[in-house]
Amino acid sequence: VTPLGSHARIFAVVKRIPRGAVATYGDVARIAGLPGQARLVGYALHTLKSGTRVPWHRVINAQGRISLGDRSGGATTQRLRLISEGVIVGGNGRIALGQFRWKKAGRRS
DNA sequence: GCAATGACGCTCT
DNA sequence: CAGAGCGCCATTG
Repeated sequence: VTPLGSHARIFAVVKRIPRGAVATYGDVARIAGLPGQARLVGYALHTLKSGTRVPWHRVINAQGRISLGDRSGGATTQRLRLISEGVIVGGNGRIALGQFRWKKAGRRS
């Protein structure tokens, strides 16, 4: 329906994540219309290019953990940003998904 | 155009 | 709980 690539759709979903909430790759993929393509979400975020203001730091894996590698401190940045939003990250870098997991507001548009 | 790379999720043992 | 294997696709050089 949209000439946009799969990545564009993923970004659109990520952008919809409200502040103080987090979503898992699988959830984002599902909401984006790519069920089972959790990997695509990861790939999409990896290719994320500058200029695209996307709260990618709100996207985490199903384990409630940050998958990113701290290659450029990305993982650290994400953790700090989440905490800065009010998301509580366990000492192990674990996040209480049951408490912060983004719930699709769903419901007409 | 080809080949290589890359932020996952789930199930089973 | 820990480890391993399988399936999926788009972007970049």
